[in-house]
Amino acid sequence: MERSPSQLALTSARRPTIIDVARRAEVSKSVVSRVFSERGKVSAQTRQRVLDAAAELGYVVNAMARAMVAHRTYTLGVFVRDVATPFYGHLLSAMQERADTLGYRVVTATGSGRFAVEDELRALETLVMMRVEGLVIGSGLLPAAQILPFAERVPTVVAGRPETEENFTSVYCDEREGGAALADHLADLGHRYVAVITLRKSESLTLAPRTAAMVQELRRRGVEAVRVIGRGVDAADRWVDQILERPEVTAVMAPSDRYAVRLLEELQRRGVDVPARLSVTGYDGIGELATPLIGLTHWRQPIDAIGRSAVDALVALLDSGPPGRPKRHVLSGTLVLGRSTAPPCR
Amino acid sequence: MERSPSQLALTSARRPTIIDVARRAEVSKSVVSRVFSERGKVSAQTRQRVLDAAAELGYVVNAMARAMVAHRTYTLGVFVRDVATPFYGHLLSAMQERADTLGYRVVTATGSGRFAVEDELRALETLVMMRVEGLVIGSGLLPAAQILPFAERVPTVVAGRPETEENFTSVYCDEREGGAALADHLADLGHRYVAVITLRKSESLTLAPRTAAMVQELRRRGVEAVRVIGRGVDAADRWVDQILERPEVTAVMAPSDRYAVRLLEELQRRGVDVPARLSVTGYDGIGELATPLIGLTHWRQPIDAIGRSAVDALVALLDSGPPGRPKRHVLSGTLVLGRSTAPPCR
DNA sequence: TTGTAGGCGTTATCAG
DNA sequence: CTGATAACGCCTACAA
Repeated sequence: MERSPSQLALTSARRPTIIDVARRAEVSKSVVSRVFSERGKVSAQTRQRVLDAAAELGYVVNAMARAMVAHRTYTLGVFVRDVATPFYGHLLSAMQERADTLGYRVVTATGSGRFAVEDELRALETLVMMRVEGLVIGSGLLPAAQILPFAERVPTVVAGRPETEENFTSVYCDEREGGAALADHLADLGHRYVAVITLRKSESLTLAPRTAAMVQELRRRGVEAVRVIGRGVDAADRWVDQILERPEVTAVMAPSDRYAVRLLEELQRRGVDVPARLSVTGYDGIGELATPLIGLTHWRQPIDAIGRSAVDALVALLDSGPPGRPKRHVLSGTLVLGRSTAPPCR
Repeated sequence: MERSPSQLALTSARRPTIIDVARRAEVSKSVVSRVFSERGKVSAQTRQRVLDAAAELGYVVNAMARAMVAHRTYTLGVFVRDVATPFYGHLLSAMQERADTLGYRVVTATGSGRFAVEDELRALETLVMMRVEGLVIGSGLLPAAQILPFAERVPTVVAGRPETEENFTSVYCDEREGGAALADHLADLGHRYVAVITLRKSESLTLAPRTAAMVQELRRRGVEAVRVIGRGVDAADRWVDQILERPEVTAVMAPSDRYAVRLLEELQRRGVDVPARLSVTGYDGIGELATPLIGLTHWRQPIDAIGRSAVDALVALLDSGPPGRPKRHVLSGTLVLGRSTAPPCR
């Protein structure tokens, strides 16, 4: 059959197969297979002939064909909400590295930018189509109910968010510990009125419980917690409006470093002195925002450990088989003190 | 043949195939194939029966098997040096999105953390094994000579670095334009002695020409350029030592925002006032460091455009076939003025 | 040690 | 519109 030029292009002028190599090395295709899959015995001589022939032809094993018969892909599927976010970027990086040392490949899928659960589901579907052996889900958006159908089919680990659902394995940093630690820090400094930028659970499955923990601990310490509605990271001016309405407030807790920095920008713009007039806390401690240049007091999540543990947990799941019951791996973070918090002025 | 329990686990209790669905829907496997590949005609009735059967079984198309016969994977391979870096994170994000709208999947590979060309090559090899249809290479480390063998086999685009090699298609932001713009800015402000934190080409294929351009433009403008050896992003104290040795220096140009921020940290630590005593410029404008909170004067790279164009160029290459000759797509950036630069004090 | 044959899950081709 | 059947590239008994 004649191929159209475009088809030719697509297949890169017919990539050489095991058979081409076999012909050139004057052996059977089994021998070539044995050489590249590194099992079975092959004499050093033949082996070299095969290797030479393969090199001349530019032969590269076809992972797809191999996977088909081996019933294994040695591939882990990682879904993250947004690679450009430092949190997910680092998470992915840590997983890549860990998977690599365990002999697994990682393929990534993301939810195509827009804020749509539907897109995220399609991305997961793609991962399953590619026959990844396991799934790591890192998304503060996807509800547990949506994840369940996938978890039933392929071993799944949820990473980086406080998973309340008992049905799947998860790895995350305790949000209450972090929220409470920061709240305690402010209480210890003597703040009595603290604003907390709050998010709804529908907006973020990580940020909501985190801020809830802050509020709870503040109240436990007898500090008045003033809720400020978050509504996305770009509404800083509205937060500040609300905060400045209550002059008794001497500190603000942001749900993440990103939020905190937006807040700091706006406060700077309006000439509000930090920390003299207002103390500010962040959360995450990942990536460039953790620079001492900004000096933000925050809770640092052990992102590398989360990534590593997630992969380890997934591989354990793979090895243990279906019955391996869901387990929650809860990691600890660290309080990092910066220059953005101080005792209240008055 | 009996399967061992562990094998069973790995294959998730035998994922259903097209044949299982066919049996359940009481049709031939061809019909099922037609339904899921959406080609050929199938009566609405049968179609529904197939869909139902598939849903009950939890059937998902096997992309591998499909790719084998179709000779297409609709998959683009993207190699980035480090996903955790904002530059590459955003680049990847932009590519993912663009590829998605063009109907391509993206699989990512990275160089496993360590500083080793060998690792990067292995990652590229993996991509080829997976039969990606095209390659995008984003790495300031991998020399052109190493890339060539891959580019000969599969359509390749080099993204995000100034490619001097004529042999492959590339997309990048003109480093000379940016370096010159920043140098001009300082010259215009009246600086006569400017330190430039310089890197070797072996350290980074992007940063080296960038700093070279800065030096060149400074000299063209009659400004004395004082070279400071970079040696990695963590040697800030040594840069500052060198800079302060020359009190006539009133401005410092860093090869990237990251370097600039490290520099600012160290200057802050030593109590050197910016910009009163020393002006500082960065480069990139990507991610969180671009915050007005820091207010760094820098050159902003159009990272989204780079990602988008890289994918577009690659897909064009795919469609045009082998003869499509290498083309260089050079994009423009923007000068962003911050508070880190000012006229020299004296 | 090497070769032969069959099958993995899907699509494409060609009859019915 | 539907059903056989032959690939696709590789691995794996089994036979030589």
